[in-house]
Amino acid sequence: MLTQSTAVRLTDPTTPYAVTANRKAGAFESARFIGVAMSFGRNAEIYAEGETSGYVYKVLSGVVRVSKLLPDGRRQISAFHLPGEMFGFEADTFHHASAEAVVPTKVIAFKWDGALGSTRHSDSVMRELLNLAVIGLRHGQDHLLLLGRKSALERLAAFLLEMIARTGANRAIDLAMPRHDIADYLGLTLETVSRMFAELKEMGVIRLESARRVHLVDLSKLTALSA
Amino acid sequence: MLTQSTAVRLTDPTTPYAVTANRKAGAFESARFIGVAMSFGRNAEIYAEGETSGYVYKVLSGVVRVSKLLPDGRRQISAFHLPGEMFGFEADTFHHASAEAVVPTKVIAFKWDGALGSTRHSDSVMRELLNLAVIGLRHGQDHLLLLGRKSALERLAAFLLEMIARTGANRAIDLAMPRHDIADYLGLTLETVSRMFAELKEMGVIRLESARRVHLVDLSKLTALSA
DNA sequence: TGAGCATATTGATCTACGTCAGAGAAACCC
DNA sequence: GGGTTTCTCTGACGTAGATCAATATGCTCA
Repeated sequence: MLTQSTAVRLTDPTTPYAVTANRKAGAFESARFIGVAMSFGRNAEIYAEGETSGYVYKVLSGVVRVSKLLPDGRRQISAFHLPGEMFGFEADTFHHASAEAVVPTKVIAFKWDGALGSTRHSDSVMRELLNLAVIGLRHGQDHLLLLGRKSALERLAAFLLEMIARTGANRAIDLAMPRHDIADYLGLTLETVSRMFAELKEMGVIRLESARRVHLVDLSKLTALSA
Repeated sequence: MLTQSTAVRLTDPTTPYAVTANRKAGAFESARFIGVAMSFGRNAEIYAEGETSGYVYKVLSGVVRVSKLLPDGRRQISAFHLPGEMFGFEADTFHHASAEAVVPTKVIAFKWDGALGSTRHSDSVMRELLNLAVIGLRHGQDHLLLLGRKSALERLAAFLLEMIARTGANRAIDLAMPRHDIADYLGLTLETVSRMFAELKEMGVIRLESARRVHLVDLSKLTALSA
């Protein structure tokens, strides 16, 4: 069950923020596409399912989880977003998933009302958004394969590999999220996730400095286990 | 296991095809975005994972399945595409999934080399592609929730509802795909799919005129079962 | 009309993962 | 800095769906 604790929006998108730092792509430098900085505390809600949309977001620091809930509380996290990544694209006027800060997080919100909305954007912004959306599609397909067809051990191995790949680290990862979030990302329970960590440890593939700090001892074995 | 039988490309994209009929959206009328008609037999491969990409496709008739394989043959179908829908978007130069015709199928192939590629497109084409990509993202998130968190019965109920919604039919569906494909879409085995059909039948929610022809007798009960 | 193959159903059994329960181990906090 | 809360681990047991196996149904092409 979810304890959607302290869902406080710390900053409202009122202060215009000249976008200059912490970004990878160039298209958002466009004067027409100015963002607004916002900060969120741990577990704070960035937007909720069903809420009116109108922005896309870029992570400056922290980690964001995007998830969907079933009426009885079952949750599926579709993605974790790390600094530099964008999220919050919607085709129509409201959000079909919710987004929360996993840890204290800063984002920039860019005004955007969908591809078919009234807001006009430069060609380069459109191209970049399209590119990001298509990359998101690919990630989705990969994750569908994981959820539909992989074993618990394969899922955790794939998760750890995804995390080192995306953080750019090469041997050690600091997981921002608790076991529960990992479980809801991998379609498992937190108990199974914990057991799979134990199993990888026993096999000598990883070493746990603490629950959150993981050393990947044998990357090639981990890769073999991930599929 | 998959028997990728008779994967013959029936028509190569050589004959220019003036795009005029069978389409929903308007942006592709642009003179700059001319497509090429292609036909594929049952189970014929449209493109394979790893193959060089360079086109996006629109279904004219038939049904297309997009899937990914694990080295040992486990398969996950990420989507079925019906007439009017587009598929084949890639961010880079090669396909990350494969696409096959479920039944004899006609598509139009449009030259496209990704958002960041060299081919230039009109603003309206870009907007439409972006819109379609974002709709694809949403479908992906919904399907992740299904695969990660729903029971077998809930998955089949959701599948049948998705099919009537998308075909536009209101009570009866003609399923183009065999149980095996449904299973690989829903992350189940064909036996489980068959058992869930039997269960829905027993519950009086559906009636099977034949294995492929399904009457949805009680839509509201089916909806309640789907989550 | 019937042989042959692909597809679908149904049954018996097995197992990976979930559920339930309890006991550490950190992190938080007046 | 001790108590509370949150997170993590581990064990015992249960179950949904997989696997294995056999039969049934239907489609294709002579």
